[in-house]
Amino acid sequence: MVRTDDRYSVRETEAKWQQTWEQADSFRAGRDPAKPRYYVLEMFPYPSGRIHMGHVRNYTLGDVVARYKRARGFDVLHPMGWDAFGLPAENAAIERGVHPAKWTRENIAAMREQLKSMGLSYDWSREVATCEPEYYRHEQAMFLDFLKAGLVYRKESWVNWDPVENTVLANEQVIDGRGWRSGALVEKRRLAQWFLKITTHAEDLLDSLKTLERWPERVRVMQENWIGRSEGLRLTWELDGRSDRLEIFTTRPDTLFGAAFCAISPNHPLAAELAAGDAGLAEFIAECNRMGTSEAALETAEKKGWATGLSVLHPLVPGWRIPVYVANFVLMDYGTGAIFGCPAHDQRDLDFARKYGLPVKPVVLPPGADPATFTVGDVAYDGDGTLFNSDFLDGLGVAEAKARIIDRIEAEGSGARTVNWRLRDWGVSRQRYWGCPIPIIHCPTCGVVPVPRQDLPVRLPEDVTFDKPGNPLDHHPTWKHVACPACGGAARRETDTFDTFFESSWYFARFCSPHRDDVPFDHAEADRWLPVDQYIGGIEHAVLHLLYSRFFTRAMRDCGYLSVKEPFAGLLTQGMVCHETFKSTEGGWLYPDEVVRRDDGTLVHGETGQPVVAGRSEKMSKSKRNVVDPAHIIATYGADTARLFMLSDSPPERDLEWTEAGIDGAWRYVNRLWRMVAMPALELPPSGSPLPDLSPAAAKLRRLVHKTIAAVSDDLDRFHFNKAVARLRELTNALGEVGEVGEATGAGAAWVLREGLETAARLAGPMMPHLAEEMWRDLGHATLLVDTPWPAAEPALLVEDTVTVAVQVNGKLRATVDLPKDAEAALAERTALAQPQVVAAMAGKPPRKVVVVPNRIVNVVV
RNA sequence: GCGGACGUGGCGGAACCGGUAGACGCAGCGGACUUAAAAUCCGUUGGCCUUUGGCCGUGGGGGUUCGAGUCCCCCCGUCCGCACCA
Repeated sequence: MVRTDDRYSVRETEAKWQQTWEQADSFRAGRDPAKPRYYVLEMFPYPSGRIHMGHVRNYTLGDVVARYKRARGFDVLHPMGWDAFGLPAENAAIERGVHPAKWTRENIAAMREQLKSMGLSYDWSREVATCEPEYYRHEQAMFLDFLKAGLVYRKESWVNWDPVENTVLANEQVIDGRGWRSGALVEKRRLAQWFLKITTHAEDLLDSLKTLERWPERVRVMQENWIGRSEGLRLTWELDGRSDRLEIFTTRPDTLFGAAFCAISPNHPLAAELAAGDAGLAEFIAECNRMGTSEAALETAEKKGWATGLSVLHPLVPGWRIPVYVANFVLMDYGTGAIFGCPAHDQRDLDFARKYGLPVKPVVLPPGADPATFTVGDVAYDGDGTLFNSDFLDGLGVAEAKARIIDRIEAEGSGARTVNWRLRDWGVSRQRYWGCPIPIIHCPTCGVVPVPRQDLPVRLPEDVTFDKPGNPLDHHPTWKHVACPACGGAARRETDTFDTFFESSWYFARFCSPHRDDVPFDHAEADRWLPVDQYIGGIEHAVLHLLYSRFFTRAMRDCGYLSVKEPFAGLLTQGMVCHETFKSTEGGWLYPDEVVRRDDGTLVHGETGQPVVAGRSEKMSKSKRNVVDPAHIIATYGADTARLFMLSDSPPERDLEWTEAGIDGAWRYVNRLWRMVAMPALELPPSGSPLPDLSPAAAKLRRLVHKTIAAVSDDLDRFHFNKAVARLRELTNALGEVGEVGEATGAGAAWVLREGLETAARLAGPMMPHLAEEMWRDLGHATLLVDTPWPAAEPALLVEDTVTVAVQVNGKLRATVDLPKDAEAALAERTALAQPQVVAAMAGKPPRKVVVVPNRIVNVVV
């Protein structure tokens, strides 16, 4: 438990320094043109009302980087804002009758206070909230620019439609095919929606991933897969008995002679046409549409098809008819929405063929297989090999066969070599209220008309109600009725709003000049600060937010807003904060503070005494109740303790297990550090006094001080925060021994102790800023630690004159010997062979070989 | 299904290029202080054995090497992503 009479009064101390920094305006960016610039950014939060441990971790990591870089002499931009549009505000409006604007603004105010209590070094003068017209007006203007630049278009696409709520549902709101709130069966509907042409930049978005050297490899791989470049063939087949043709896309044109069927998507126009005269097919299509549309759902679902009765004619073999199916695993959005199937060399096609009794004809022979006997059973062969059963392709390898057949098809005019992308254009229309209005007017005579510049922003009306299902903008009495800017006739506004990824795709640029109201941001300022040197946030944004931001930056560059094309030069993706889960015997989740651990180790409910079952540790979430409120932790232990715990133990990219014991340990260390300065073991000489003669013990301690500076600096440079904490603890452990028997005493001990404590305060500064500032003042400094440069290690103190070298016999450790640094191999060998344990282990045998690695190891082989 | 990551003491994790496995912390155990407790401090803590010594040990099995947590091959397990949450 926490003692209240501790002399280190956290609350007062932390509040005091927060106030001091604020009054000194310590964290304002852009004041010193002589300094190199550094832009560190954490993903801005959705203002849910309270910060959670994930925020604490994210913002602690960012703050350590920001404070460290400041100390290292950078002019640091470290801003914070609010990703303030989004669904939860509308849910609150529906469930509790609070207006989204009021709810959001109150949440922002509450969260700002919570963040401030963490002592984060933000330049608060740059705060932005995306729900305010001062922010979103600029993205309306940019959208119109994108439209002019040909980066925007409108087309129909499928949505999840809840027929009871009259609203479009997000995928996560569809549970087992039903609306999450209404429980109604979700329908697929086509709506005209706005799209941004992210695909025009697909090639560059893919190729430039290589330049993002300070991004985690796995994020780059995820984006690479997402963009999904594949080379193949578009091929048109003649439909038997019809005048039209079927166009398919394939990445395996080499297997064309093994084709067994063609399959089209349930959403293919041909399928719709056929369904009109085929009730069974119509029902099959409806069934497919009820199934989830995610790739994972499609890939794992049972492969099903519907024979249309149509056939296509094989493009290279006259008279070969191939049946056409509608199949549930063919995506309309990928390629042409139609494929040909070669069962022998594709598992999915094989499953399908087996189910419908289609022929399985191998055309690629695995190396070493016998063409006379090779057959395909339950497993398709998708490896390389030699073509056979394939006419003019026989004998070729897969790659040559692909090239050869594409050449032939192109020569015949029935198809062409194509690069296909998995990446689809970004649909930005949302049929929701709490978002940025799309600045478009629909006129019955002029069609789609952009809102004129001088009429921006199109403000989101706040006088709306949520008593009816559907989008409030749609049933607002006046808002959508406007005169057409072109002809003056009666027209109506677009009532869709932007996807909230729109706001987060450029906020990092807005932070460079957040108060310009004529432009989204100052071009020169953006070029000066961008790209963000270090971006920090959750791995869950690995694809969408980060890819959209990369695209948006290119689009902004296309339109002359800035000069860079990559928004984030460095990326750190932090792991989740997890906690043990608890369930009552009835199966309900319990909050951690409802659970009491008895002396015998059993868990019981604090009030009822009922036994409690401990579950596995999982990501903190309200639904599992395994949450710990940061506000409570900060009020009890202080921000520095919470921050220290976030940094200790686990490396940032891994999951962090929140434990009571862990926070206690951090709290003990905070107090220990404080006590070392408040009640020093020796009387300290004044700061800056000349270096006295040092006893050997004092000199050794001083070397540790400087080694710690070097190690912590290196750790912070590489984001090894847990190791930095460990090094700091090692230093303070050693400093704590000063004055004890056998430790640094006598000549110079007090001087080294002062140097050590000042170093500890300075190294702790980025991690535990309030405590460090307090220590700095207690050590007699009138200036602020935040204005003090990072300590420099003296190179001469980093090298030891002796090293401990391990001695192995046949690879097993038998002894260690101390040798002068860089000792001759002969000396090392001689010393090693003289060790009694080594002699014993050699058992009288002569050494066959001696491996000497200078300063590291001697291995004697007998 | 496809793609990716990870696996080291009771626990979180260290170990840079292949060179003393377990830094630092948590928990445990023993002790000091105290009437007692809290707090603090000191010592100890991978396992096993025939204990001044030795053997085993980094998910499992094989390999390369004087030497493997680290490199290679196969296997097992866990987690994450796969297009309207943010």
